[in-house]
Amino acid sequence: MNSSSNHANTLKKIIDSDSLLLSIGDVANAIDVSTRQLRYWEKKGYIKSKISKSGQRKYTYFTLLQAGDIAGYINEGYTLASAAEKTANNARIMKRLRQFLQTRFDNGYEIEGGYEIDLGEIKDVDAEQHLHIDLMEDGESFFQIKKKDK
DNA sequence: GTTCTGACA
DNA sequence: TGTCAGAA
Repeated sequence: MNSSSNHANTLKKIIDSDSLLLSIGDVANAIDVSTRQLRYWEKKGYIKSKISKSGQRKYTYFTLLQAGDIAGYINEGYTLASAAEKTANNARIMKRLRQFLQTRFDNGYEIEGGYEIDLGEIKDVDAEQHLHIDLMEDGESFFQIKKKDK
């Protein structure tokens, strides 16, 4: 494995939330809900968990975010059922966005003052012309259309 | 010490 | 939902 692909793998891991497993206590503490609620939400099918060898629940960072999302809606006055429904819809978008990030981050490289990612071909446009996004250190970001070769 | 399931004020 | 029990 060369240093380039290793770099890409590191970036993937950073945005891969499935590699971090948290205990029910960690999640409850982080989003300020009871372990009782977490187990109940899971029984209702609103969140998921993996069961360890010792029979204990393990949550991904993604699930922590989902549970926090549900808790947030509940605090805004929504019922558990509607809060879970809203969260499920948000999750579909986030899953898709994460999938996008994981695949596109392969084509990233450093540039002066930031990082640039080749987002690939643009539908109905010359295949040589790729869309790029530049993420600058100062927080700015912008798109560019230019030849695929860096 | 933490988590699990089931049950009950 | 909180909390307690009894076990892992």
